[in-house]
Amino acid sequence: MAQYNHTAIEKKWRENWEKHPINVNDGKKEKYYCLDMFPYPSGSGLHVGHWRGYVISDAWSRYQLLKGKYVIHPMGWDAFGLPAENYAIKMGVHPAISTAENVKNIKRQINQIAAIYDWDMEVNTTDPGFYKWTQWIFVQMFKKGLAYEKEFPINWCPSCKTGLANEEVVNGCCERCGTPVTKKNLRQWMLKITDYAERLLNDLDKLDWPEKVKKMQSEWIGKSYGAEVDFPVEGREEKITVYTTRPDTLYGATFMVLAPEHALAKSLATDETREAVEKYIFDASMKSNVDRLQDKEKTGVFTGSYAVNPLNGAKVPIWLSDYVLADYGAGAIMCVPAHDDRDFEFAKKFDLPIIQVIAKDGKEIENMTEAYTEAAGTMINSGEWNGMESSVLKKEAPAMIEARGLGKKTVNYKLRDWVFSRQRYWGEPIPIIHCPKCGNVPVPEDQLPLTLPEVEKYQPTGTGESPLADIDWWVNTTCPCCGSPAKRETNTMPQWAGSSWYFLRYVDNKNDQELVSREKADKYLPVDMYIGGVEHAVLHLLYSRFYTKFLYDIGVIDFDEPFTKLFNQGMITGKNGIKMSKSKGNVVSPDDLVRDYGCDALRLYELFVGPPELDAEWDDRGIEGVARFLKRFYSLVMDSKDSDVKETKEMVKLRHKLVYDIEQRFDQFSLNTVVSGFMEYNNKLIELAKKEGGIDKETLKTFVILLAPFAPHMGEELWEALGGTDSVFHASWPECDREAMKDDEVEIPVQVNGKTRAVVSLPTDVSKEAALEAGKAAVADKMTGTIVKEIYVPGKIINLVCR
RNA sequence: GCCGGCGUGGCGGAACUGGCAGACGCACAGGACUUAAAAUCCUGCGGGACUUACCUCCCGUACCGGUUCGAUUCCGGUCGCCGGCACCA
Repeated sequence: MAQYNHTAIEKKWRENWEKHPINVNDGKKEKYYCLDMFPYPSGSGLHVGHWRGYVISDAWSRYQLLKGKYVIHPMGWDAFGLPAENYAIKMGVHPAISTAENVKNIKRQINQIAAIYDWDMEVNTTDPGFYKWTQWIFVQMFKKGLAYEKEFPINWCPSCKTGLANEEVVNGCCERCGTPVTKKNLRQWMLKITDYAERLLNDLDKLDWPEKVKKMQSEWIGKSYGAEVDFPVEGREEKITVYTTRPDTLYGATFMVLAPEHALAKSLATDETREAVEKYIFDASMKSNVDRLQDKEKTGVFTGSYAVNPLNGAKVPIWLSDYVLADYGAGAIMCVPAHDDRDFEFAKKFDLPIIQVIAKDGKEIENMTEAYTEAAGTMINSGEWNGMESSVLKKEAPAMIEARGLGKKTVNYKLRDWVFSRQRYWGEPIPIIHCPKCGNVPVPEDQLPLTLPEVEKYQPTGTGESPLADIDWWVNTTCPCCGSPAKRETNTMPQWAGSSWYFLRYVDNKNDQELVSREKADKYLPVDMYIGGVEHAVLHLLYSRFYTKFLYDIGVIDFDEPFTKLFNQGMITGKNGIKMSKSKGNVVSPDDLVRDYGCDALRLYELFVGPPELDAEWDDRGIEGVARFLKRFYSLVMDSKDSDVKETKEMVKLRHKLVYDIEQRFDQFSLNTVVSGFMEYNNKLIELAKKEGGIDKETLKTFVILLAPFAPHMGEELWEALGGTDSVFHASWPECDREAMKDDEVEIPVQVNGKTRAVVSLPTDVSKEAALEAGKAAVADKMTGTIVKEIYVPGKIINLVCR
């Protein structure tokens, strides 16, 4: 029996691949760009969960390689940003140093996977040669008016001591550290992603992405159709504009609510209400996001003023309440308690009138206990609209209102502009100079990169200023326009800045003239397959789409979606589905497993552990199974290779079935069943080998090629043993002959009244009559009564219905 | 609260467009080899009933109901778990 020594074999082939790279661009092959979401170089290294994504993408890449493509499969480092900086602070070292160390360590670990990463393409977001272009993009956005300054209360993480984008706030808490987010009034750099809302929404249609992610993005963008309606304020010149998606219910508007931050809020107070109104506005301003979310009970205050319903002239009281958001729509709403849950609750609490304007089940409801929120039913109590169908009116009302000069048809988005500056050290400096005469002036492009200065103290200040603000020599500069003394912008960019475009840079990572040459971009981009966790569904993936569209608009690239296909792999967890983390002490390191079982075994197990898109609980013991399979397959090939067994009909059939099954499962990305398929066929071949004294070479070679993307060292070793002179990855993917895999006979279950009573073996091309005949004979003694119906599905089933 | 996904042996999971439920593997049990152990190989492994036996029957894919010759698969309802959004008017 041949002994499988994984250590020696894996070492041998790694060295061989160093000398003879297997993924070579000859300029003729079709390209395939298979990308992993690049990691941030964490200090704790890789665990088996990180491996999974990389193994999935590598198996897929190698499959493409065997299909004759030139595979772009690069790797790099998302090394700027909070995680890297927080780690450095914890360890008391400069982030540049810890980042470099961590990159080195993780690279060593990644190399254990034996993926076909092309390290010549490596990028690192903290490399000045890289972030020169991150800054360059910002300057282009500034020139187009897409990057602008604004002071307003933004989300602030008191623990990370920096402002955050909306996308980084999860349930009112910081996405990174979980600390409840507060509001802080700060001058900010913003990116006008809202200009792209419509395209970001529409183009989702052309993406081959998981529906879940598309839906999350579409809901994040949050497009809605409705109308802005102007309500005149009684006794004043001003009008208050509200946004509503239900203009059909306008006759039912019995009061209005403004956000406490609304520009008119204070001035609407009367002498009697002033004290209460000001107190309410003040209290609201002190509430954090979390408070505001948790206070389910509605609060509010009457301003003392009234507005006029523009449609029927009714006098409606104006209230303030924090359930109305200042930064969405008009920051003010008309309230129709009969047809909106929140308005209903508010009206009940403050005893405001409720007027039903849509008949529910054809009736007006007596003693309403809850709002009727569906736009279905006939309009009532609605003047000239009475008798119309609500669902129709809902669509037509905006235009009708606009025609009468009472407002206008409008579309709204939940998406907000992107808060882009961070009050932290470890990021790309924003390349802007504040000149007292010229205003904001971008750093001239020939002076990029604007390098991040070395500092002693890089800890966040918490004051709303970046640590860079303390460095006088760096802050004080001259205006590139007029030469006057000027000051540099001291905020830095968020972690997402580099990751929003890094995938473009891999294919031209040494170009110091352009972000990417148009020629290479046209040839190698966009990304065909993008693999990573689902946690970036509305962060990185939305930002990247925005950047790509912008770069398309300014002519840098000729495509406007970065990732044609997206695959989200599931997470590997510890026991009981608990996320692996150092603090929980449940981290499984791949290092020992590689040492004991080999890289190939761990690769196979990572895939075998469950469907790639689902989370899986790690259980070390399971790796024994795949290790046994590798040993058995190794022995089968080694024992058979010199036996000179001629192929039998059975072997040929099995071979073609093998190719068919594996390929089909591979194409469906059902990688766990590909592995079980290997085991299944290996078992079959072992049985057959016992009978025939071995297996023919052609079948073994076919199996080896199919296995190679999963277990590349084993693939090479056995390919060589079977007489291959070149790498197995230069062999071509086997073809399946459907005719050759056909059986002469099929086993067909025979059911009586839907219950299987016998199985008959029939020729594949048997006639219906003959099949039924055989079926009846097989179950003759089990039938009671007479046959009333006979069902025959060729190749599948015979069912005889008796009564 | 709203939206989406999922509920299959002791465990991870399989079952392509409705067609023999439990592939493949783990764990476990028994056996062979061995002085012994490990490794390896063989056998069994959803539950129940029956039986002097390896045959047969019944139940079984969260629960209730429906469609169908036939349902893990389709439809309606209930329960449970997970994920997303969360006062967006």
